[in-house]
Amino acid sequence: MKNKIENITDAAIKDYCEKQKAILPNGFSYDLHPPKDSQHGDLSCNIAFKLAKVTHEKPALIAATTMGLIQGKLGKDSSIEKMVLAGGGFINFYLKKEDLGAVLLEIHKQDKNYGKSEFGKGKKAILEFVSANPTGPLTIAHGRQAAIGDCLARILKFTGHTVHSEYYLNDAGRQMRMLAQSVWARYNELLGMEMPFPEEGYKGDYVREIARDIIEKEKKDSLLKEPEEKAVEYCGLYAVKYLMGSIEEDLARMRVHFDHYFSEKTLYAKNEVEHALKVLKEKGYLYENEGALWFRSTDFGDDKDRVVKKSTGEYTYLAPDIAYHLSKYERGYNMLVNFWGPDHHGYIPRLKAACRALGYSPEAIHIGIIQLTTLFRKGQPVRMSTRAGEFVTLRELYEEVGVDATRFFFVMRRQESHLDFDLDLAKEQSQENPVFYLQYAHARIASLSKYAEQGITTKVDLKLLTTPEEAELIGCLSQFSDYLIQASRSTEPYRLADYLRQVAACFHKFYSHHRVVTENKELTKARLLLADATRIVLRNGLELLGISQPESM
RNA sequence: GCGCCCGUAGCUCAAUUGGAUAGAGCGUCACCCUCCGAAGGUGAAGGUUCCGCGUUCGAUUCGCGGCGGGCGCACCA
Repeated sequence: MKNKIENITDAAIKDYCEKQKAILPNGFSYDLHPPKDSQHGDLSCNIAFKLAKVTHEKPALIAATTMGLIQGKLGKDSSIEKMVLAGGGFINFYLKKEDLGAVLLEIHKQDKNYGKSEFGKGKKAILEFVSANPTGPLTIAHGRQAAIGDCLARILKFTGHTVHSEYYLNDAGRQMRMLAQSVWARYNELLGMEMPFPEEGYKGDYVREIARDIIEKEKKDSLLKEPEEKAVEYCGLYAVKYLMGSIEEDLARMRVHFDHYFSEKTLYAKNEVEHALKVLKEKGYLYENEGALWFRSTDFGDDKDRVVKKSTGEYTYLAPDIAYHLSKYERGYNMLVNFWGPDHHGYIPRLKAACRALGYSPEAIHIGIIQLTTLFRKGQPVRMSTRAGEFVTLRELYEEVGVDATRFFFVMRRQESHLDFDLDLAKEQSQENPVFYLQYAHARIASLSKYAEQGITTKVDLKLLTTPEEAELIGCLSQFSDYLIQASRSTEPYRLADYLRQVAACFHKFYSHHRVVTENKELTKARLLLADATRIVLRNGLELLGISQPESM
């Protein structure tokens, strides 16, 4: 329905410009969507304001002219009931009821595919998120990144992108050595050997557990007989395997999917770091100064140039990162999405610079910072200390409040704003808990269908759905795809979460005002179709958020 | 000192990326099941959108200058 009207308004703009001998600037666009206030019709259009910038005519005058042009293009059986000029230049379309309701037939027909679009056609997206160093269990901060990244991956697929999600595994470098030495020290300690614990070592209980695991399941005390270098290396490999096992288990239980775990080590093994620097050098972005090798990131808006190879001959962290992003480029991905924690935000300009130097256009690079989460219990912030009985890990969180609530709470706010996570609320099975509010709506409809004791049919008289509550709900359902496109374009899944609350609210409102199953058989059929369409949108939306859709609760 | 993010109802957050009278939930107060799930719904109250200037038909949104809060500023990872 919207598309049809869009075609007509597009054509009207063309005619108008021809008349005025005006040329539209590149990137000209306008809005055509349901207005906030339903008093203003079913679809509202602001072309007059936009064209005013081009031709410098008064918006109201342009609106009058284009309305005339649109009128001329409408067929006899047009779905537009009337057009109204309002607010000094808005053109508001009022559609015929039965055409407005036609979206219900569409929803029923497309079912699991309803909401899909071609928006991302031609885009090959690679998402990088979580990417926690395997030096400890996943934290709540990682959990939020995981939930947001995974939801976005699902949404991008649904809106027509090719999507590949990747976990960048930092399994090389100093932190890994530190982990290995920490485990080695605990191993010795457990066997009663004297050994000082490394100064910056990892002190968490899990390190001792890993050491104990080695003793009990693998090596007993045999590592003591090997050269220390070998023994430490063994501890490191064992620790990574152990911790990655735990991390992968968390992600699986959180329903977070990764297509690939990309190992930093392989970059060195395949000489890809050298290769990446060579590529940059050939493009003329590298130079030497004071014995170090520098990347001229200031060419791409960074504050200062960055060292990629220290005067000692070692690489900085940036070097393998450049190699990793070159690999993304060479694998043909034309849309980059990286989610990082707030401690990395200073790193954005230099990585963006690197990506642009490698050939990415600025619009193709999306680097998002996911802000931290504070847990609240009984209104008080939960301190993230390691003391017993208090939260530290992601696992403790989802085991307490459940995966559905965890995922929903993590994505429901704009990701760059700090999140307050109310544990008591997340567990509450009531209206106040937003995830239950959504699931309740879904369950309510499922229960309703059972009660009605009749199947859903599309042979209904859509003209019967005339009340404001019905119109509002229909309008809401018709915007599913629009919101998904917005979420994709902005790489912000919270928009979907917000939209679904609107859907649920519209449905509850409709439901409490009107009986669905009545003596009037035709009306019952029409309302059942409306309810079922709502169920489909809720189901598809919850699925995209990775949240279950219960038939009963 | 420089850079980035944030500042909207008492609290937690929206506002279709510059659109019409800034909206929800919680909390407060007053209501609605003889009836499909009350795990819902209706109404009231609550605002100088941190302040100022600017850009224009129009600014919560964009620009500049302040104020307040958070974070980052390595030949660390």
